[in-house]
This record gives sequence, structure tokens and C-alpha cells, in this order.
Amino acid sequence: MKIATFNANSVRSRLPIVLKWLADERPDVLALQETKVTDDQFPRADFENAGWRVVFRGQKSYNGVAFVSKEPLTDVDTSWDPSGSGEARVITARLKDWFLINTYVPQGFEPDSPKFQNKLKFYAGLKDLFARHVSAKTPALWMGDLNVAPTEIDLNDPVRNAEHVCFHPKARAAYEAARGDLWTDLFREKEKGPCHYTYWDYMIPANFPRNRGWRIDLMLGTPPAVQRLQKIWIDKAPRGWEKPSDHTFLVAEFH
DNA sequence: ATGGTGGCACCGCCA
Repeated sequence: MKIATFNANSVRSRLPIVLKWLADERPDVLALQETKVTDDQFPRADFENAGWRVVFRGQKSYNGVAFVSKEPLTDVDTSWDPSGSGEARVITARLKDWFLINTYVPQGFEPDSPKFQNKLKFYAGLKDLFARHVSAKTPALWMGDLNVAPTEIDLNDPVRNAEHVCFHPKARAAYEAARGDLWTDLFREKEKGPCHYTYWDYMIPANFPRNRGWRIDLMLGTPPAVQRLQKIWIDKAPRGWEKPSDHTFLVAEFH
């Protein structure tokens, strides 16, 4: 079982690289975030014509999440709204005995802003979703753009970014509270070292070549998922393709 | 050097 997550930063702009990556990697499931498209405008036919299934929940201009899969997913639920903001940020589904959660967590803008409160509320609100669907015995994955670098080795410059909304103590505490003792950061199961990032702010083009990035795209697993995890890696290849996203793919294989 | 990019929308917002 091969499962991946990718913040597309517009699924329509990123369609060529997503389809090429799917054709090359053939995952069972790809979770997408920031699709930035309403459901009526989602490029469903482009995926289906390439042999993929797709389910999605979007909105105009911002946010939006989707699952692309080889086989049809079941129990697709796009109704979760952990912060009560009405934004399209969560989609859940099942594949065989797996329960899959795809989230695009609010970025939060600035620590003093209402948007940051919305981010904290989103993390707190996920507890209801977990309580409803996930126990320590459920094979489950929670993946997506979580907009939190969990520890100081998960970003290039933890000193300058000490108060950044994606490394702020309150954001990290909200992430840790949501994680609880249920979820394990699967990338850290296999790789303990620094300098492994999934996002490079494209405001400064030199960030990517100099590897000044953030590890904010995560895949978390319950104990059965940890047991089944074989390998997990960050695939930066699409950053070398035409019109890359500012994020990269995080990919995991399970037995 | 206190800037810069990119997507989508529309005359700014969000990341």
C-alpha cells in the first residue's frame, strides 16, 4: 500500500505535474490540499481519463482537499469543519481496513490575528473527528499540510521563526494536543536527522536551492499504521519540473 | 538589500 500527500497550490495549475507524478509513482492514494477550486470546476475528467478515481471538497480561490486513488474509496465524508469556519479543509474516507484523514490546517497569518485563533480551534476540533473514527487499534492515517513544524529540526531557522504561526509554541502545543498518544509522526519513525523539508517559501527563490525550508506536510499513523510502515520519504523530484508547487510530495509504503 | 513569488480573484487576499 503506497500513500502520499501533496499541497498542490491549485490543482488546476498543478494538473500536469500531478498527473505525471501519479503515472510515475502509481500510489494507491494521493491526498491533495489547496486545490483552490469549487466542486463543479474540479478537473475530474482529467483524473478519470488517466485511470484514477477522485473525490473532493473545494471552494472558490482558497483551501480545498481531495483524494486521488486507484480503487474507489468508501465512506467519503467532506462534512467535518473542526474550526466551524465553513472552509473546505477536511476529507475522510476508507480503503480496505484503513481510515484516511486529509487535512489542510489553517496557516494562521499572525499570532495576534483571529486567523491564528481559528488555527488553534481547528486543531482542538479534530479531537471530535478522532473520537468518532479512530482508536489505538484502528489502522489510520492523518495526513496533509498541517502548517506546523513540530520541532526545531523541522525548519531551517527556528530562531528567526520562534514566533512564526507555523512554529509558535501555541501552534505546536495545539498540534501536540491533537496528536496526543494516538498519533505518531511517521517520517520521524524512520528519519531522526535535520534538514528534511517539504515546503520552501517561494517568496525567496533561493530558499529551495539552499534548502531553507520547513517540514509542515506530515503523515501521522496510529499504532497499527506504525507497525505496517515500511518506508517513508520526501519526493522532491517534482520541484525540478515545470511549474512546481512550493510544497513537495510525502510518500509512504505499508505492508 | 527589510525586498522578493505565485494563484486566484478582481482592483486585494492568502500563503
